[in-house]
Amino acid sequence: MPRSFLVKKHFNASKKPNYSELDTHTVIISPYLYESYSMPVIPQPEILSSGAYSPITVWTTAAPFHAQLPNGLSPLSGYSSSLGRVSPPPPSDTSSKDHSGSESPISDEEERLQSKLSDPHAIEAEKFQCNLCNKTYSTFSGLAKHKQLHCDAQSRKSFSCKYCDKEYVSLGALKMHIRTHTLPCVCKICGKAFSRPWLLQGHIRTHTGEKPFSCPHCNRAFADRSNLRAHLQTHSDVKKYQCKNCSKTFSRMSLLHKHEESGCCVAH
DNA sequence: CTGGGGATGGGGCCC
DNA sequence: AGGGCCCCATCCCCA
Repeated sequence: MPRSFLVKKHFNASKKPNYSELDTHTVIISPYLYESYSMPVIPQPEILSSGAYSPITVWTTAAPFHAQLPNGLSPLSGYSSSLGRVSPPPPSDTSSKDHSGSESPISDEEERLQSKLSDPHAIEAEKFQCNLCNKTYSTFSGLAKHKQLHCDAQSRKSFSCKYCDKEYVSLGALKMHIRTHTLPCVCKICGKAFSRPWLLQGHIRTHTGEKPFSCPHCNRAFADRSNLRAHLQTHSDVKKYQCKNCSKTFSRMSLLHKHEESGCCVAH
């Protein structure tokens, strides 16, 4: 299961990038000097999408994945983070504002009823309006609860990648992602490019033969810590990944997946 | 076919 | 905020 919860993946991310199609924001790192190499160039702001630096960028345009908002929520067309009293509706905005409320497990009527029951001022006319969906509430607390449950959660900033459809919740995450497109770290030996310096370092070990990660159980050594970790599983009697059906264990998830795809699970 | 090694991608965490 | 490292995941290849 991917660890990421910040980004939706829309393509087979496993394939190696086509380096010839990528930008040339590169830093050549001498493989023999990488203990003192300079850092990769940070991509210029203009490579970011138009919304990337907007302080209040909401789920704006009709990118296909916007249709996948949780619980069928619609993209929002504007947002102000402040809670406020009734204000005139946004001028001539004909985009979707039809938040029927049917997406919520707690209906709006229930929210309002709860607000009225819990707030002594609830008997007043409804005068607190959500500036996102124009729903009105008789109490501030009712409005605040509504926004917390429904609107604010949808309207957090998003930072879009110019090169693909991915969106991120922070600019830093976006910048990191953009490096996977620009691949600023280039191996001086073979010209292969990587998104991060330490990826290049690992790659350089394939040229130098350096294997700093040794197995304590045998005399094998590895250039990559993850590969040592996978190797350590082979020394373990109880493998980490177990088939739910036949209880057979495997040292790697990929082996378990192969096992499952081979038909074990359907045979039971 | 299976198991394992090699290589790489990428988000999260920590400083 | 950004760099470096950690960890997980996955693909390819080979024995």
